[in-house]
Amino acid sequence: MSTEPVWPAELFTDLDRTGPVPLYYQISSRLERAIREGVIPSGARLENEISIGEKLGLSRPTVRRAIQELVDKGLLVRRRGIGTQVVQARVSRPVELTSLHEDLSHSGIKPSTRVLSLERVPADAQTAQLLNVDPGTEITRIRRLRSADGTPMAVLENLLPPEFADITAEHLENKGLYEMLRARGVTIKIANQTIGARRTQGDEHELLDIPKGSPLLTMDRVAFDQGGRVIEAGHHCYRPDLYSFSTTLVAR
Amino acid sequence: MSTEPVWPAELFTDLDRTGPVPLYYQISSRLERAIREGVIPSGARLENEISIGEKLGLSRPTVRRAIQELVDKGLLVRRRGIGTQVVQARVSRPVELTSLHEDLSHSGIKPSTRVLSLERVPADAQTAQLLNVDPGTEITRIRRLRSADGTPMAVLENLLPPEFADITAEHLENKGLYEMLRARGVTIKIANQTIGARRTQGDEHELLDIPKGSPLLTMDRVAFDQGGRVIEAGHHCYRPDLYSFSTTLVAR
DNA sequence: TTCGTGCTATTGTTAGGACAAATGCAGCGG
DNA sequence: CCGCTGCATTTGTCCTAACAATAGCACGAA
Repeated sequence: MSTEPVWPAELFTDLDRTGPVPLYYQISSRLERAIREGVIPSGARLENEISIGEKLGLSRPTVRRAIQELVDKGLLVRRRGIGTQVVQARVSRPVELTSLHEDLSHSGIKPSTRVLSLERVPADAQTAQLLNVDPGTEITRIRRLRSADGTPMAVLENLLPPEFADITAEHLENKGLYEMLRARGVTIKIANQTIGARRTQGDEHELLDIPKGSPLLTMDRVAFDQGGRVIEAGHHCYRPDLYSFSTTLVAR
Repeated sequence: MSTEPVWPAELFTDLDRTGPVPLYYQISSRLERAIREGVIPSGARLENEISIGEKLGLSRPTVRRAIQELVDKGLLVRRRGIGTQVVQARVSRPVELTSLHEDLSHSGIKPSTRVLSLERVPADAQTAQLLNVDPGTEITRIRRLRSADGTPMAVLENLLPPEFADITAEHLENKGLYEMLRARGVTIKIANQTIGARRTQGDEHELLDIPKGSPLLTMDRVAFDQGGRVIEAGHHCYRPDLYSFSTTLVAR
Protein backbone atom coordinates (compact mmCIF):
# COMPACT_ATOMS: atom_id res chain seq x y z
CA MET A 1 0.00 0.00 0.00
CA SER A 2 2.91 2.34 0.66
CA THR A 3 5.00 2.26 -2.51
CA GLU A 4 2.30 1.47 -5.02
CA PRO A 5 3.83 1.08 -8.46
CA VAL A 6 2.37 3.04 -11.34
CA TRP A 7 1.28 0.89 -14.24
CA PRO A 8 1.26 1.81 -17.90
CA ALA A 9 -2.32 2.19 -19.03
CA GLU A 10 -1.79 0.08 -22.15
CA LEU A 11 -1.48 -2.98 -19.96
CA PHE A 12 -5.11 -2.65 -19.05
CA THR A 13 -6.69 -1.96 -22.40
CA ASP A 14 -9.45 -4.27 -23.44
CA LEU A 15 -8.73 -7.88 -24.11
CA ASP A 16 -9.89 -9.72 -27.19
CA ARG A 17 -12.33 -12.29 -25.87
CA THR A 18 -13.64 -13.32 -29.28
CA GLY A 19 -10.47 -14.17 -31.16
CA PRO A 20 -8.51 -17.40 -30.92
CA VAL A 21 -5.70 -15.94 -28.82
CA PRO A 22 -5.92 -17.16 -25.21
CA LEU A 23 -6.36 -14.50 -22.57
CA TYR A 24 -3.37 -15.64 -20.53
CA TYR A 25 -1.24 -15.28 -23.65
CA GLN A 26 -2.47 -11.78 -24.35
CA ILE A 27 -1.53 -10.74 -20.83
CA SER A 28 1.86 -12.40 -20.78
CA SER A 29 2.73 -10.88 -24.16
CA ARG A 30 1.88 -7.39 -22.98
CA LEU A 31 3.78 -7.88 -19.77
CA GLU A 32 6.79 -9.28 -21.56
CA ARG A 33 6.93 -6.36 -23.94
CA ALA A 34 6.58 -3.86 -21.11
CA ILE A 35 9.43 -5.52 -19.25
CA ARG A 36 11.73 -5.87 -22.24
CA GLU A 37 11.14 -2.25 -23.24
CA GLY A 38 11.85 -1.12 -19.71
CA VAL A 39 8.36 0.31 -19.20
CA ILE A 40 8.28 -1.81 -16.08
CA PRO A 41 11.76 -1.37 -14.64
CA SER A 42 14.06 -4.07 -13.32
CA GLY A 43 13.36 -4.95 -9.72
CA ALA A 44 9.85 -3.48 -9.80
CA ARG A 45 7.25 -5.29 -7.79
CA LEU A 46 4.04 -6.36 -9.51
CA GLU A 47 0.66 -6.02 -7.91
CA ASN A 48 -0.71 -9.15 -6.38
CA GLU A 49 -2.41 -11.64 -8.61
CA ILE A 50 -5.92 -10.97 -7.41
CA SER A 51 -5.92 -7.23 -7.96
CA ILE A 52 -4.37 -7.60 -11.40
CA GLY A 53 -7.21 -9.94 -12.18
CA GLU A 54 -9.79 -7.46 -10.93
CA LYS A 55 -8.39 -4.67 -13.09
CA LEU A 56 -8.44 -6.86 -16.16
CA GLY A 57 -11.67 -8.66 -15.41
CA LEU A 58 -9.86 -11.99 -15.20
CA SER A 59 -9.82 -14.78 -12.69
CA ARG A 60 -6.79 -15.53 -10.61
CA PRO A 61 -5.85 -18.77 -12.42
CA THR A 62 -5.68 -16.92 -15.71
CA VAL A 63 -3.48 -14.16 -14.32
CA ARG A 64 -1.37 -16.77 -12.59
CA ARG A 65 -0.81 -18.66 -15.77
CA ALA A 66 0.26 -15.51 -17.61
CA ILE A 67 2.77 -14.74 -14.88
CA GLN A 68 4.00 -18.32 -14.86
CA GLU A 69 4.93 -18.05 -18.54
CA LEU A 70 7.26 -15.17 -17.75
CA VAL A 71 8.65 -16.89 -14.69
CA ASP A 72 9.58 -19.81 -16.91
CA LYS A 73 11.29 -17.42 -19.30
CA GLY A 74 13.29 -15.95 -16.45
CA LEU A 75 11.74 -12.50 -16.60
CA LEU A 76 9.88 -12.64 -13.29
CA VAL A 77 10.55 -14.14 -9.88
CA ARG A 78 7.81 -15.09 -7.44
CA ARG A 79 8.14 -15.56 -3.70
CA ARG A 80 5.27 -16.54 -1.51
CA GLY A 81 4.44 -14.00 1.15
CA ILE A 82 6.36 -11.36 -0.80
CA GLY A 83 5.05 -10.98 -4.29
CA THR A 84 6.27 -11.02 -7.86
CA GLN A 85 9.26 -9.01 -9.04
CA VAL A 86 10.89 -8.22 -12.33
CA VAL A 87 14.24 -9.95 -12.50
CA GLN A 88 17.18 -7.59 -12.60
CA ALA A 89 19.45 -9.75 -14.67
CA ARG A 90 19.62 -9.28 -18.38
CA VAL A 91 18.05 -12.25 -20.03
CA SER A 92 19.40 -13.61 -23.26
CA ARG A 93 17.17 -15.29 -25.73
CA PRO A 94 17.16 -19.02 -25.17
CA VAL A 95 18.17 -21.63 -27.67
CA GLU A 96 14.96 -22.36 -29.48
CA LEU A 97 13.63 -24.84 -31.95
CA THR A 98 14.53 -22.67 -34.90
CA SER A 99 17.21 -22.90 -37.49
CA LEU A 100 20.24 -20.73 -37.94
CA HIS A 101 18.54 -19.18 -40.92
CA GLU A 102 15.69 -17.86 -38.80
CA ASP A 103 17.99 -16.85 -35.96
CA LEU A 104 19.93 -14.63 -38.31
CA SER A 105 16.88 -13.22 -40.02
CA HIS A 106 15.45 -12.10 -36.70
CA SER A 107 18.72 -10.42 -35.83
CA GLY A 108 18.42 -8.27 -38.92
CA ILE A 109 21.31 -10.00 -40.64
CA LYS A 110 20.75 -11.20 -44.16
CA PRO A 111 21.62 -14.88 -44.36
CA SER A 112 22.56 -16.53 -47.61
CA THR A 113 22.98 -20.19 -48.39
CA ARG A 114 24.98 -22.07 -50.97
CA VAL A 115 24.03 -25.68 -51.51
CA LEU A 116 27.30 -27.55 -51.85
CA SER A 117 25.70 -30.90 -52.52
CA LEU A 118 22.32 -32.60 -52.46
CA GLU A 119 22.28 -36.31 -53.13
CA ARG A 120 20.37 -39.50 -52.47
CA VAL A 121 22.54 -42.18 -50.98
CA PRO A 122 21.87 -45.53 -49.34
CA ALA A 123 22.05 -45.28 -45.57
CA ASP A 124 24.99 -46.97 -43.91
CA ALA A 125 24.51 -48.73 -40.59
CA GLN A 126 25.20 -45.70 -38.44
CA THR A 127 23.02 -43.34 -40.46
CA ALA A 128 20.24 -45.89 -40.60
CA GLN A 129 20.16 -46.12 -36.83
CA LEU A 130 20.20 -42.34 -36.51
CA LEU A 131 17.25 -41.87 -38.84
CA ASN A 132 15.53 -45.04 -37.65
CA VAL A 133 15.31 -46.59 -41.12
CA ASP A 134 16.53 -49.87 -42.58
CA PRO A 135 20.17 -49.91 -43.70
CA GLY A 136 20.41 -49.32 -47.44
CA THR A 137 17.33 -47.12 -47.59
CA GLU A 138 17.79 -44.18 -49.95
CA ILE A 139 18.10 -41.05 -47.88
CA THR A 140 18.82 -37.45 -48.77
CA ARG A 141 22.11 -35.90 -47.76
CA ILE A 142 22.53 -32.13 -47.95
CA ARG A 143 25.64 -30.06 -47.45
CA ARG A 144 25.30 -26.30 -47.32
CA LEU A 145 27.43 -23.26 -46.62
CA ARG A 146 25.68 -20.56 -44.62
CA SER A 147 26.97 -17.00 -44.80
CA ALA A 148 25.95 -13.75 -43.16
CA ASP A 149 26.60 -10.51 -44.98
CA GLY A 150 28.88 -12.40 -47.30
CA THR A 151 31.05 -13.92 -44.57
CA PRO A 152 30.94 -17.71 -44.33
CA MET A 153 29.70 -18.74 -40.90
CA ALA A 154 28.83 -22.40 -40.88
CA VAL A 155 28.93 -25.68 -42.77
CA LEU A 156 25.65 -27.53 -42.40
CA GLU A 157 25.23 -31.23 -43.09
CA ASN A 158 21.76 -32.69 -42.89
CA LEU A 159 20.30 -36.14 -43.40
CA LEU A 160 16.63 -36.55 -44.30
CA PRO A 161 14.52 -39.72 -44.33
CA PRO A 162 13.15 -41.03 -47.69
CA GLU A 163 9.85 -39.14 -47.53
CA PHE A 164 11.65 -35.90 -48.39
CA ALA A 165 13.29 -37.27 -51.52
CA ASP A 166 11.71 -34.60 -53.71
CA ILE A 167 13.24 -31.44 -52.34
CA THR A 168 15.50 -29.46 -54.61
CA ALA A 169 18.49 -27.20 -54.17
CA GLU A 170 16.48 -24.19 -55.29
CA HIS A 171 14.15 -24.53 -52.32
CA LEU A 172 17.04 -24.56 -49.92
CA GLU A 173 18.84 -21.55 -51.39
CA ASN A 174 16.05 -19.25 -50.30
CA LYS A 175 14.02 -20.67 -47.53
CA GLY A 176 16.07 -22.58 -45.00
CA LEU A 177 15.47 -26.21 -44.18
CA TYR A 178 13.13 -25.82 -41.24
CA GLU A 179 10.95 -23.26 -42.96
CA MET A 180 10.66 -25.62 -45.89
CA LEU A 181 9.70 -28.54 -43.68
CA ARG A 182 7.00 -26.46 -42.02
CA ALA A 183 5.64 -25.45 -45.40
CA ARG A 184 5.14 -29.15 -46.09
CA GLY A 185 3.08 -29.53 -42.91
CA VAL A 186 5.82 -31.15 -40.89
CA THR A 187 6.01 -29.86 -37.33
CA ILE A 188 9.01 -30.60 -35.19
CA LYS A 189 8.08 -31.26 -31.61
CA ILE A 190 11.28 -32.40 -29.97
CA ALA A 191 14.96 -32.25 -30.74
CA ASN A 192 18.03 -33.59 -29.01
CA GLN A 193 21.08 -31.40 -29.35
CA THR A 194 24.69 -31.87 -28.45
CA ILE A 195 27.15 -29.00 -28.57
CA GLY A 196 30.85 -29.63 -28.77
CA ALA A 197 34.09 -28.59 -30.43
CA ARG A 198 36.70 -30.10 -32.71
CA ARG A 199 39.31 -29.23 -35.35
CA THR A 200 38.38 -28.57 -38.94
CA GLN A 201 38.34 -31.63 -41.19
CA GLY A 202 38.58 -32.02 -44.95
CA ASP A 203 37.70 -28.87 -46.85
CA GLU A 204 35.96 -27.14 -43.96
CA HIS A 205 38.79 -24.66 -43.44
CA GLU A 206 38.61 -23.59 -47.09
CA LEU A 207 34.85 -23.17 -47.00
CA LEU A 208 34.93 -21.14 -43.80
CA ASP A 209 38.06 -19.20 -44.76
CA ILE A 210 40.01 -20.04 -41.60
CA PRO A 211 43.36 -21.77 -41.03
CA LYS A 212 43.51 -25.54 -41.39
CA GLY A 213 43.05 -27.29 -38.06
CA SER A 214 41.32 -24.33 -36.43
CA PRO A 215 38.72 -24.91 -33.68
CA LEU A 216 35.11 -25.37 -34.75
CA LEU A 217 31.98 -25.16 -32.66
CA THR A 218 29.77 -28.13 -33.52
CA MET A 219 26.12 -28.88 -33.00
CA ASP A 220 24.55 -32.26 -33.63
CA ARG A 221 20.79 -32.43 -33.68
CA VAL A 222 18.16 -35.08 -34.20
CA ALA A 223 14.63 -33.70 -34.64
CA PHE A 224 11.39 -35.63 -34.14
CA ASP A 225 7.76 -34.95 -34.96
CA GLN A 226 4.96 -35.48 -32.46
CA GLY A 227 4.75 -39.17 -33.32
CA GLY A 228 8.40 -39.78 -32.58
CA ARG A 229 9.42 -40.17 -36.22
CA VAL A 230 12.82 -38.77 -37.12
CA ILE A 231 12.47 -35.72 -39.34
CA GLU A 232 16.06 -34.68 -39.68
CA ALA A 233 19.54 -35.32 -38.37
CA GLY A 234 22.13 -32.61 -38.68
CA HIS A 235 25.79 -32.05 -38.02
CA HIS A 236 26.66 -28.37 -38.08
CA CYS A 237 30.03 -26.64 -37.77
CA TYR A 238 30.26 -22.97 -36.84
CA ARG A 239 33.12 -20.51 -36.94
CA PRO A 240 33.59 -19.92 -33.22
CA ASP A 241 34.68 -16.32 -33.68
CA LEU A 242 31.36 -15.53 -35.36
CA TYR A 243 28.87 -17.72 -33.57
CA SER A 244 28.04 -19.03 -30.09
CA PHE A 245 25.07 -20.47 -28.23
CA SER A 246 23.36 -18.48 -25.49
CA THR A 247 20.87 -19.76 -22.95
CA THR A 248 19.11 -18.54 -19.86
CA LEU A 249 18.65 -21.15 -17.16
CA VAL A 250 15.92 -20.76 -14.55
CA ALA A 251 16.03 -22.73 -11.32
CA ARG A 252 13.08 -24.98 -10.47
CA MET B 1 -11.99 -48.65 -25.40
CA SER B 2 -10.44 -51.03 -27.89
CA THR B 3 -6.73 -51.00 -27.06
CA GLU B 4 -6.94 -50.16 -23.41
CA PRO B 5 -3.43 -49.85 -22.00
CA VAL B 6 -2.55 -51.80 -18.89
CA TRP B 7 -1.14 -49.67 -16.12
CA PRO B 8 1.35 -50.70 -13.51
CA ALA B 9 -0.44 -50.83 -10.18
CA GLU B 10 2.29 -48.89 -8.39
CA LEU B 11 1.18 -45.78 -10.23
CA PHE B 12 -2.06 -45.84 -8.31
CA THR B 13 -0.87 -46.56 -4.80
CA ASP B 14 -1.95 -44.12 -2.18
CA LEU B 15 -0.75 -40.57 -2.32
CA ASP B 16 0.66 -38.75 0.66
CA ARG B 17 -1.83 -36.00 1.37
CA THR B 18 -0.33 -34.96 4.68
CA GLY B 19 3.30 -34.35 3.79
CA PRO B 20 4.73 -31.25 2.17
CA VAL B 21 5.18 -32.85 -1.26
CA PRO B 22 2.56 -31.52 -3.70
CA LEU B 23 0.23 -34.08 -5.19
CA TYR B 24 0.99 -33.07 -8.78
CA TYR B 25 4.66 -33.63 -8.08
CA GLN B 26 4.06 -37.08 -6.63
CA ILE B 27 2.20 -38.06 -9.79
CA SER B 28 4.67 -36.60 -12.22
CA SER B 29 7.57 -38.26 -10.40
CA ARG B 30 5.94 -41.66 -10.53
CA LEU B 31 5.05 -41.21 -14.17
CA GLU B 32 8.51 -40.01 -15.07
CA ARG B 33 10.14 -42.99 -13.40
CA ALA B 34 7.74 -45.40 -15.09
CA ILE B 35 8.53 -43.88 -18.46
CA ARG B 36 12.29 -43.72 -17.99
CA GLU B 37 12.38 -47.32 -16.76
CA GLY B 38 10.32 -48.42 -19.72
CA VAL B 39 7.42 -49.64 -17.58
CA ILE B 40 5.29 -47.44 -19.79
CA PRO B 41 6.70 -48.06 -23.26
CA SER B 42 7.53 -45.48 -25.89
CA GLY B 43 4.55 -44.49 -27.95
CA ALA B 44 2.04 -45.73 -25.41
CA ARG B 45 -1.11 -43.75 -25.03
CA LEU B 46 -2.08 -42.51 -21.59
CA GLU B 47 -5.62 -42.64 -20.30
CA ASN B 48 -7.48 -39.40 -20.51
CA GLU B 49 -6.95 -36.86 -17.78
CA ILE B 50 -10.31 -37.30 -16.15
CA SER B 51 -10.16 -41.04 -15.66
CA ILE B 52 -6.60 -40.83 -14.35
CA GLY B 53 -7.93 -38.34 -11.86
CA GLU B 54 -10.76 -40.64 -10.85
CA LYS B 55 -8.43 -43.57 -10.25
CA LEU B 56 -6.18 -41.44 -8.10
CA GLY B 57 -8.88 -39.44 -6.39
CA LEU B 58 -7.58 -36.23 -7.91
CA SER B 59 -9.18 -33.40 -9.83
CA ARG B 60 -8.43 -32.81 -13.47
CA PRO B 61 -6.33 -29.66 -12.95
CA THR B 62 -3.98 -31.55 -10.66
CA VAL B 63 -3.55 -34.42 -13.09
CA ARG B 64 -3.13 -31.90 -15.86
CA ARG B 65 -0.39 -30.09 -14.06
CA ALA B 66 1.48 -33.32 -13.44
CA ILE B 67 1.28 -34.19 -17.12
CA GLN B 68 2.36 -30.69 -18.09
CA GLU B 69 5.59 -31.10 -16.14
CA LEU B 70 6.50 -34.10 -18.26
CA VAL B 71 5.42 -32.39 -21.47
CA ASP B 72 7.82 -29.58 -20.63
CA LYS B 73 10.56 -32.13 -20.08
CA GLY B 74 9.86 -33.64 -23.47
CA LEU B 75 8.68 -37.01 -22.17
CA LEU B 76 5.05 -36.67 -23.21
CA VAL B 77 3.19 -35.15 -26.13
CA ARG B 78 -0.39 -33.98 -25.93
CA ARG B 79 -2.77 -33.46 -28.81
CA ARG B 80 -6.27 -32.17 -28.38
CA GLY B 81 -8.88 -34.56 -29.58
CA ILE B 82 -6.37 -37.41 -29.50
CA GLY B 83 -4.81 -37.82 -26.11
CA THR B 84 -1.43 -37.96 -24.46
CA GLN B 85 1.39 -40.18 -25.68
CA VAL B 86 4.81 -41.12 -24.46
CA VAL B 87 7.41 -39.62 -26.75
CA GLN B 88 9.39 -42.16 -28.70
CA ALA B 89 12.59 -40.21 -28.91
CA ARG B 90 15.30 -40.79 -26.42
CA VAL B 91 15.52 -37.76 -24.21
CA SER B 92 18.83 -36.52 -22.98
CA ARG B 93 19.10 -34.78 -19.68
CA PRO B 94 18.85 -31.04 -20.21
CA VAL B 95 21.46 -28.52 -19.25
CA GLU B 96 20.52 -27.68 -15.70
CA LEU B 97 21.48 -25.22 -13.06
CA THR B 98 24.06 -27.54 -11.61
CA SER B 99 27.80 -27.55 -11.70
CA LEU B 100 30.11 -29.88 -13.52
CA HIS B 101 30.94 -31.43 -10.16
CA GLU B 102 27.35 -32.53 -9.62
CA ASP B 103 26.91 -33.59 -13.24
CA LEU B 104 29.81 -35.97 -12.91
CA SER B 105 28.78 -37.26 -9.50
CA HIS B 106 25.36 -38.20 -10.80
CA SER B 107 26.96 -40.03 -13.71
CA GLY B 108 28.80 -42.25 -11.28
CA ILE B 109 32.16 -40.73 -12.13
CA LYS B 110 34.32 -39.59 -9.28
CA PRO B 111 35.31 -35.96 -9.85
CA SER B 112 38.37 -34.46 -8.25
CA THR B 113 39.44 -30.84 -8.09
CA ARG B 114 42.79 -29.14 -7.73
CA VAL B 115 42.71 -25.51 -6.77
CA LEU B 116 45.36 -23.83 -8.89
CA SER B 117 44.93 -20.41 -7.36
CA LEU B 118 42.60 -18.55 -5.04
CA GLU B 119 43.27 -14.86 -4.59
CA ARG B 120 41.66 -11.54 -3.76
CA VAL B 121 42.27 -8.95 -6.42
CA PRO B 122 40.83 -5.51 -7.15
CA ALA B 123 38.27 -5.66 -9.93
CA ASP B 124 39.24 -4.10 -13.21
CA ALA B 125 36.65 -2.22 -15.26
CA GLN B 126 35.44 -5.24 -17.19
CA THR B 127 35.20 -7.52 -14.18
CA ALA B 128 33.49 -4.83 -12.15
CA GLN B 129 30.79 -4.50 -14.74
CA LEU B 130 30.36 -8.25 -14.95
CA LEU B 131 29.90 -8.64 -11.19
CA ASN B 132 28.04 -5.35 -10.87
CA VAL B 133 30.43 -3.88 -8.29
CA ASP B 134 32.52 -0.70 -8.20
CA PRO B 135 35.87 -0.91 -10.00
CA GLY B 136 38.67 -1.61 -7.54
CA THR B 137 36.48 -3.63 -5.18
CA GLU B 138 38.32 -6.65 -3.79
CA ILE B 139 36.88 -9.73 -5.42
CA THR B 140 37.80 -13.40 -5.24
CA ARG B 141 39.31 -15.11 -8.25
CA ILE B 142 39.50 -18.89 -8.34
CA ARG B 143 41.23 -21.11 -10.85
CA ARG B 144 40.66 -24.85 -10.63
CA LEU B 145 41.49 -27.98 -12.57
CA ARG B 146 38.68 -30.51 -12.67
CA SER B 147 39.51 -34.16 -13.37
CA ALA B 148 37.45 -37.30 -13.74
CA ASP B 149 39.02 -40.62 -12.83
CA GLY B 150 42.39 -38.92 -12.87
CA THR B 151 42.04 -37.45 -16.36
CA PRO B 152 42.02 -33.65 -16.54
CA MET B 153 38.77 -32.47 -18.09
CA ALA B 154 38.37 -28.76 -17.57
CA VAL B 155 39.96 -25.55 -16.38
CA LEU B 156 37.49 -23.50 -14.35
CA GLU B 157 37.91 -19.82 -13.65
CA ASN B 158 35.42 -18.16 -11.35
CA LEU B 159 34.95 -14.65 -10.05
CA LEU B 160 33.04 -14.07 -6.81
CA PRO B 161 31.77 -10.79 -5.33
CA PRO B 162 33.26 -9.50 -2.05
CA GLU B 163 30.72 -11.20 0.24
CA PHE B 164 32.41 -14.55 -0.37
CA ALA B 165 35.87 -13.36 0.61
CA ASP B 166 36.17 -15.98 3.36
CA ILE B 167 36.09 -19.19 1.35
CA THR B 168 39.19 -21.35 1.38
CA ALA B 169 40.84 -23.76 -1.03
CA GLU B 170 40.05 -26.69 1.28
CA HIS B 171 36.31 -26.13 0.86
CA LEU B 172 36.63 -26.22 -2.90
CA GLU B 173 38.76 -29.35 -3.09
CA ASN B 174 35.89 -31.47 -1.83
CA LYS B 175 32.56 -29.86 -2.36
CA GLY B 176 32.32 -28.00 -5.62
CA LEU B 177 31.53 -24.31 -5.85
CA TYR B 178 27.78 -24.49 -6.26
CA GLU B 179 27.33 -26.97 -3.45
CA MET B 180 29.35 -24.67 -1.24
CA LEU B 181 27.27 -21.66 -2.16
CA ARG B 182 24.08 -23.52 -1.37
CA ALA B 183 25.46 -24.56 2.00
CA ARG B 184 25.82 -20.86 2.77
CA GLY B 185 22.15 -20.27 2.02
CA VAL B 186 22.74 -18.74 -1.39
CA THR B 187 20.26 -19.94 -4.00
CA ILE B 188 20.88 -19.32 -7.65
CA LYS B 189 17.72 -18.48 -9.53
CA ILE B 190 18.87 -17.48 -12.97
CA ALA B 191 22.00 -17.87 -15.05
CA ASN B 192 23.00 -16.66 -18.48
CA GLN B 193 25.25 -19.03 -20.37
CA THR B 194 27.17 -18.76 -23.58
CA ILE B 195 28.81 -21.77 -25.16
CA GLY B 196 31.59 -21.35 -27.68
CA ALA B 197 34.96 -22.65 -28.78
CA ARG B 198 38.53 -21.32 -29.08
CA ARG B 199 42.17 -22.42 -29.06
CA THR B 200 44.04 -23.09 -25.84
CA GLN B 201 45.76 -20.09 -24.31
CA GLY B 202 48.64 -19.81 -21.83
CA ASP B 203 49.18 -22.94 -19.80
CA GLU B 204 45.82 -24.51 -20.56
CA HIS B 205 47.28 -27.13 -22.87
CA GLU B 206 49.69 -28.28 -20.16
CA LEU B 207 46.96 -28.49 -17.55
CA LEU B 208 44.63 -30.44 -19.81
CA ASP B 209 47.41 -32.56 -21.31
CA ILE B 210 46.59 -31.77 -24.93
CA PRO B 211 48.63 -30.19 -27.76
CA LYS B 212 49.19 -26.45 -27.68
CA GLY B 213 46.60 -24.60 -29.75
CA SER B 214 44.05 -27.43 -29.61
CA PRO B 215 40.34 -26.62 -29.71
CA LEU B 216 38.59 -26.00 -26.40
CA LEU B 217 34.89 -25.98 -25.64
CA THR B 218 34.13 -22.91 -23.53
CA MET B 219 31.22 -21.95 -21.32
CA ASP B 220 30.77 -18.49 -19.84
CA ARG B 221 28.19 -18.11 -17.14
CA VAL B 222 26.86 -15.33 -14.96
CA ALA B 223 24.63 -16.51 -12.12
CA PHE B 224 22.12 -14.39 -10.19
CA ASP B 225 20.10 -14.89 -7.01
CA GLN B 226 16.39 -14.15 -6.79
CA GLY B 227 17.05 -10.47 -6.12
CA GLY B 228 19.14 -10.07 -9.25
CA ARG B 229 22.47 -9.82 -7.42
CA VAL B 230 25.40 -11.43 -9.18
CA ILE B 231 26.56 -14.52 -7.31
CA GLU B 232 29.25 -15.76 -9.61
CA ALA B 233 30.80 -15.28 -13.00
CA GLY B 234 32.68 -18.14 -14.56
CA HIS B 235 34.74 -18.89 -17.64
CA HIS B 236 35.19 -22.61 -18.12
CA CYS B 237 37.22 -24.52 -20.70
CA TYR B 238 36.52 -28.17 -21.44
CA ARG B 239 38.44 -30.80 -23.35
CA PRO B 240 36.10 -31.32 -26.30
CA ASP B 241 36.99 -35.00 -26.66
CA LEU B 242 35.79 -35.63 -23.10
CA TYR B 243 32.90 -33.25 -22.63
CA SER B 244 29.93 -31.80 -24.52
CA PHE B 245 26.62 -30.15 -23.73
CA SER B 246 23.36 -31.95 -24.40
CA THR B 247 19.89 -30.46 -24.46
CA THR B 248 16.40 -31.50 -25.33
CA LEU B 249 14.32 -28.81 -26.98
CA VAL B 250 10.54 -28.98 -26.86
CA ALA B 251 8.42 -26.97 -29.28
CA ARG B 252 5.88 -24.54 -27.88
C1' DT C 1 -17.08 -44.40 -54.38
C1' DT C 2 -16.49 -39.99 -52.38
C1' DC C 3 -17.53 -36.22 -49.94
C1' DG C 4 -19.48 -33.99 -46.20
C1' DT C 5 -22.04 -33.97 -41.77
C1' DG C 6 -22.60 -34.82 -37.27
C1' DC C 7 -21.31 -37.46 -33.06
C1' DT C 8 -17.82 -38.80 -29.59
C1' DA C 9 -13.59 -38.48 -27.21
C1' DT C 10 -10.06 -35.69 -25.57
C1' DT C 11 -7.37 -31.79 -24.51
C1' DG C 12 -7.41 -26.42 -24.12
C1' DT C 13 -9.14 -22.42 -21.69
C1' DT C 14 -11.44 -19.91 -18.10
C1' DA C 15 -13.93 -19.16 -13.84
C1' DG C 16 -14.48 -18.99 -8.76
C1' DG C 17 -13.58 -20.65 -4.34
C1' DA C 18 -11.06 -22.62 -0.35
C1' DC C 19 -7.28 -23.52 2.54
C1' DA C 20 -2.03 -23.93 3.35
C1' DA C 21 2.47 -21.95 3.87
C1' DA C 22 5.87 -18.39 3.97
C1' DT C 23 7.23 -13.68 4.78
C1' DG C 24 7.45 -9.24 7.00
C1' DC C 25 5.99 -6.36 10.54
C1' DA C 26 3.83 -4.51 14.61
C1' DG C 27 3.18 -5.15 19.23
C1' DC C 28 4.10 -7.24 23.53
C1' DG C 29 6.79 -9.19 27.33
C1' DG C 30 11.06 -10.16 29.26
C1' DC D 1 17.23 -3.74 24.08
C1' DC D 2 15.97 -8.28 22.44
C1' DG D 3 13.18 -12.01 21.29
C1' DC D 4 8.69 -13.98 20.70
C1' DT D 5 3.79 -14.03 19.19
C1' DG D 6 0.28 -13.12 16.29
C1' DC D 7 -1.63 -10.73 12.26
C1' DA D 8 -1.89 -9.21 7.46
C1' DT D 9 -0.24 -10.07 2.87
C1' DT D 10 0.83 -12.87 -0.86
C1' DT D 11 1.80 -16.85 -3.42
C1' DG D 12 1.23 -22.22 -3.57
C1' DT D 13 -1.89 -25.99 -3.97
C1' DC D 14 -6.22 -28.15 -4.85
C1' DC D 15 -11.09 -28.55 -5.95
C1' DT D 16 -15.49 -28.25 -8.88
C1' DA D 17 -17.46 -26.70 -12.93
C1' DA D 18 -18.31 -25.31 -17.58
C1' DC D 19 -17.58 -24.48 -22.38
C1' DA D 20 -14.46 -24.35 -26.69
C1' DA D 21 -11.65 -26.49 -30.15
C1' DT D 22 -9.86 -30.36 -32.52
C1' DA D 23 -9.29 -35.11 -34.34
C1' DG D 24 -11.20 -39.40 -35.68
C1' DC D 25 -14.93 -42.13 -37.05
C1' DA D 26 -19.42 -43.75 -38.55
C1' DC D 27 -22.97 -42.76 -41.39
C1' DG D 28 -25.60 -41.00 -45.06
C1' DA D 29 -26.19 -38.41 -49.46
C1' DA D 30 -24.65 -37.39 -54.10
